[in-house]
This record gives sequence, structure tokens and C-alpha cells, in this order.
Amino acid sequence: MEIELQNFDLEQIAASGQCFRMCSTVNGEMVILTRGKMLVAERIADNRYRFGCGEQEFREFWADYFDMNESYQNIINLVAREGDMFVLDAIDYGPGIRILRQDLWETVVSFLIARCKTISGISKCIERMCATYGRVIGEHRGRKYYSFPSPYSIAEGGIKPLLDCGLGFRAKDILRISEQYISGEFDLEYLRGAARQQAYEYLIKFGGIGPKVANCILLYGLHHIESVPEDVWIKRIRQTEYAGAEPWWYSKPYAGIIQQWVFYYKRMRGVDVA
DNA sequence: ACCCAGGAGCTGC
DNA sequence: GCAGCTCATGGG
Repeated sequence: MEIELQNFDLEQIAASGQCFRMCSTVNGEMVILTRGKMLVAERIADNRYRFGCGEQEFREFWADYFDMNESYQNIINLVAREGDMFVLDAIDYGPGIRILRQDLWETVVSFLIARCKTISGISKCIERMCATYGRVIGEHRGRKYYSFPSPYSIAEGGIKPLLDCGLGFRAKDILRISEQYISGEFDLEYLRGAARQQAYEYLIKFGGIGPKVANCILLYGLHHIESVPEDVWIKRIRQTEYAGAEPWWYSKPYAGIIQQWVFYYKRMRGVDVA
């Protein structure tokens, strides 16, 4: 199917550090993997895309994943009234960024891995995990694509295959939380039903989940778009653009989206992007 | 060889 | 509270 979408740019979303399974292929196509599904996408005009799925599947599944029910133009208009030049430049630089509604389990594991790693390093670890544990969910131009590992397959394999994926000190945290998921101690349904602050306090009790990882899970896995993950890039922005003070937009109900715009802007323009 | 990477946890003061 | 150290590993 083909469709015209506003404030939507797959390359910008893929490079914005929120997801690690949108793979660009050599000929301008992109393979998107989530929840056991694979989608091939291709830009055919400025705001026009061709997707390798039917209209019904797009409407019922992918539109939600891409957060198409939210008007990002409305948010941009709100920010434009009170925004500073840095934020406005950031929006101008990445107007096609959206906050994806990602799978919760995948988000938890992905951002446990993300600690002290580059975005390309995170993607490689996740790819190796999917090839190790996952099942084949599709094939495109001779390459096979795999589902994200379940907590059951991770727990069953033990620590060795995790270390073989290059996870290092992250392996034990991922194994432990897989076991806690199976026992019911780590309860995703509770998280889905909880308010933001409740969910935050629940999350940081688990090993390996601190303030930054918890806010990533809140923002990307639970779509609490007021959450702001404070990583090294956001801290740099705080220093260079706000003289070390808390940026005005931290308290906004859509602060997480502003965070995504400025993160992408700062990182893409920073010294050699890893 | 040295440094850092979308951090967390623990120690010491 | 918040600097300093360690935790594995990969890449520049």
C-alpha cells in the first residue's frame, strides 16, 4: 500500500536512538521489526511511503506503532509559542521524528543493554540476540530477520549465550529480569496499568534499571511522553544551551518528545556520530 | 595504548 | 549529596 503521512520520517526516527530494529538496506528500503512482525518500507516522495503490507494491517497495527493518532503538528505549534531557538532549530532539523509505541518487553531489555554503549553497538548486540534466540519472521533480499527473544528463551539458555552476544556486565541483569518476568515478580501488566510515578518507582527497584533506563522504558515502552531520559547528550545540552539549569520544557506534558528532537539534533551534529 | 559509549551500584567523605 | 571507582565489551 501507499500512504501520505505528515511529520513522519523513518530515517530520522531510526537515527533518533529510541529503537534499534529499523534497518536501512542498500537500496533505500527500510526493514522494520517489532512484535514478531516485519515491515518493508520505502519513501517514494517527500511525505509519501510505500509499505509492504495491506491497508487493513497498516490501519490496525502499524499506525499505532508509528503513533499516527497523535498530531505532532499541534505539539510543534505549542512549542513554537514559547520555545527557545535551540528547540526550534532542533524541530526544524528533525520534523519527522515521532515517539514509537514499542513493545514493552523489548524496550526493557533494549535499554538494559543500552547502558554505556553506542547506538550502533546496541543494535549489534540486539541483532545477535535475535539471531541467537528468535525465530525467523521474514526474509528480504536474501536476508533473514528474527523475532525479539522472549524472557522464556533467555532464561532457558542461561548466562553463556548472553555473554556470547557481547552483553558483558549487562548479561546478568537481563537473565535475572527474564527469570523475574517468568515468576511474576516483574509484572508488565502492572506497569501498563500504573500511573507514571508509580511505574517509575516500581521499575527502579529492579537490578540494572536506574533513573535513565526507567525513563526510557516509560517513554518508549509505556508512552508516558512527559518522561525525560537524562543521558550524556541531554546533560551536554543542559550545559551548553541552558547554563547547567533545568530546561524550561522538562515540566511540559510532552517533554519526552522535545527531548527526542533535541537529542537527535545534538547527536547528529556532534562530533563523529558513532 | 588510551578513551569513551543514550548507566547503575556501591563506597567513602 | 555527589565525586570516584568498577562492572565487560567494542570501536575510534
